[in-house]
Amino acid sequence: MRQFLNITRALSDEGRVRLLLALRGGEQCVCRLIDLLGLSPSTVSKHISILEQAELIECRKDGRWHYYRLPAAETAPEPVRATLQWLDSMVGSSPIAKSDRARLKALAREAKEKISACCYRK
Amino acid sequence: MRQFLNITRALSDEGRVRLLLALRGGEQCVCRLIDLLGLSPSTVSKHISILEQAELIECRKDGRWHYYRLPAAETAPEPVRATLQWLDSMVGSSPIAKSDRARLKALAREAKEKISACCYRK
DNA sequence: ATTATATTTCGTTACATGGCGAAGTGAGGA
DNA sequence: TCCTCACTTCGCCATGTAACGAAATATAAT
Repeated sequence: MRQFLNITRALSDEGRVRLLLALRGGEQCVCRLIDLLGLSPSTVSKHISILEQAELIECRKDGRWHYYRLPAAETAPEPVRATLQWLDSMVGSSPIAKSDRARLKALAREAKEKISACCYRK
Repeated sequence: MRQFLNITRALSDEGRVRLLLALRGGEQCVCRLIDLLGLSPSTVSKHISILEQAELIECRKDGRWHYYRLPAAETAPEPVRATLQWLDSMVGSSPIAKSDRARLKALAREAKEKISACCYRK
């Protein structure tokens, strides 16, 4: 029950739901997620830590960059799998999910063009 | 998204989750649910209204008794169905779900014996 | 009619949560 | 070494939420 409530509380904020949906397309570094939500770094970091606490996302660190991703479907604990599946069925094709997906692509393009972009990787 | 957040917020309180689980066994009147959670009537009523707002439960009124139940699986909107299924898979067999089920049975027995019980129906 | 019972609504209090900016941490780069 | 950059943690404020008791509502019983 405790773990379940961790999950439902994690899912009860629009920003956090958008983060999860955004990560369906693959891992993203924090600065990209900050741009996506348009919130302050500290706020986004907090959201991320709540999702991590609920085991809905995992971190991979590479130098100063922290990449977050959904747990791999094969290795994720069953409750997490079920949750992400449910989430997708509920809001996976919602307008905001679609526009965020488009926005992420635009941000990735930008990053490739501008060397100065925060998330540019040589 | 709005509706989804109504649902996740409704599910982010242990008492409300216990109410939903309790109703799997069939409709219950409010006073029974009050006994089950051990909270004040006003508090339980608030919880119920939040679940109702999220369309996770329905009401049937009979005299002064208000009976609440899960929406029938056949007629419930698909998101609600999916949610209740997910809920059941996540915490349907948790210790508290089991003990609450037992407690409900005990309360029903009590009500049949004691004429004075709140939920006794002649 | 009056009283009793079941439930909801209202008002209040205490605590949780989301937001931000400032300061802290840790890994590169100059 | 010192600085910068990506990110996190901390401290604060505003708002939201859960709890209660008291008052309101509605229906039955007397």
